Amino acid sequence: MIDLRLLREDPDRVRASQRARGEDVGLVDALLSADERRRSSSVRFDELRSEQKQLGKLIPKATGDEKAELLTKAGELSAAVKAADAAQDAAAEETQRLLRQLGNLVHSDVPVGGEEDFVVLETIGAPRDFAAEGFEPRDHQEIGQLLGAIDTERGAKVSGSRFYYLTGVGALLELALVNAAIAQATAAGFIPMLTPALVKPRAMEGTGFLGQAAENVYHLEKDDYYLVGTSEVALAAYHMDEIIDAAKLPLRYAGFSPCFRREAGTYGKDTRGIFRVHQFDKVEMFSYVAPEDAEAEHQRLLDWEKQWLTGLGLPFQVIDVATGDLGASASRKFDCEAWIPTQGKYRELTSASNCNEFQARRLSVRMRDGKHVKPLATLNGTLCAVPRTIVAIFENHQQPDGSVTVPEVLRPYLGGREVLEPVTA
RNA sequence: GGAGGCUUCGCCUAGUCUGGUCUAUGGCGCCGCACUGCUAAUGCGGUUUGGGGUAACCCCCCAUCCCGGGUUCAAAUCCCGGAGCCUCCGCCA
Repeated sequence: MIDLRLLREDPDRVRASQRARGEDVGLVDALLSADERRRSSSVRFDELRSEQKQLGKLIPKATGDEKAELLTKAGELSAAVKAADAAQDAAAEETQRLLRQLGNLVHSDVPVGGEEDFVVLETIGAPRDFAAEGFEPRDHQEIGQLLGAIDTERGAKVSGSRFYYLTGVGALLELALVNAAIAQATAAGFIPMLTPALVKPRAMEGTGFLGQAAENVYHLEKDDYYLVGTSEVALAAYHMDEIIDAAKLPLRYAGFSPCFRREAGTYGKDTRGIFRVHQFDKVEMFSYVAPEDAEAEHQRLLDWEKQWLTGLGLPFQVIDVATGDLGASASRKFDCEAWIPTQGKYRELTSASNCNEFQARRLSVRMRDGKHVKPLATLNGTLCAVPRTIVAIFENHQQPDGSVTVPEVLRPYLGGREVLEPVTA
């Protein structure tokens, strides 16, 4: 959530941010009035409670009529205190409820608009010219079948649409990707983490996924658990309710976990292959930094993503995601989109978000900076979302015979294999 | 799944039986000051977090003894519910 103080001092800035996101501006006014009610009811409670405490000191010393009188008075006061307490609680709860509905403040450089209004910041590498090479590229689904790497048919039989099996070299390729990604992250100073895939409501809510994104989250009703859509959730909540010494920052984690997404409202979209699936594995980078270091860290996360994609030999572009497509937590988001030859366009492979103090406030993660305790900033960035990376590798590194050249960085993790060959059916 | 124990201001800990003087004890750690011509040692002071008052510091008020209810004029303390941790038993990869 955002800083209440900032809301009080500069409500127009918050309104502008809401407008840019295409969200309800009325929320800001409701919030201001709830906050005022919270403040005044809290002042009243404090006064009454103070009076009650004074009285409580006199009672044990008093005797006889004097005591009876004091007890009567205390009884009346007690009722008033209870009422004031209830009013205070109600106002505080209302303020919290409204505050949690508010998205993060949008960074001023973010392009305003919807999904299509992103700005391309950079293009790295160039798409292969398959025509010049004299063959028509196969899509990843077809290559996956030729290599015996992907089985979507049986995935659907067993679990339904958007499920798949990675088989043979497909399975090995995932393990290679994960190992290579973890190795890169570890070399960069990230602490490797295997994280829970089921989390409690507070973790999911605090990370900001139960707002507009809620329809894409799986929920286990019987136990009130949520399935994470990314290990970001578990990594953000890892330090929930803690105060971290400034000297320990930046704190960087590389999480690996399965990710579950309902993909509601995407019927008919990316239905072929494994580009958009309900379950996949992902290596995610997550940073806790001082707020003033957040923008620099955002750039660093992006650089590590670029290093990763470059190492895999994939042509890609970096975009500055527009306001309407940010998600509640991010103030700014950079996506790396890899070129997918058979689609003739760039598609999202990684995403780096600067949430500054938004998640930290909701999860109560703070830093101790000298005498002061304040919220810190959290950032997250994909290193390797496995299925999409496999899609990009298959399509970009395919040969006329359906074989796939293994990027050099992955070879050590694939027993030195340089090419994935079609299996004879 | 069954039985028992535990949870106090960074860590450890006193206090809970017998409600008010708990504005929570002591140790460790940490910070500051003093002192010995260095380090060490010693002494003194400080050290939970959140909200509010203040332009701000000092300071003051309120809340906070795992969480939520209840009893009471008054709850760390009594009662009920919940969570987490530990031990033992059962089951199990």
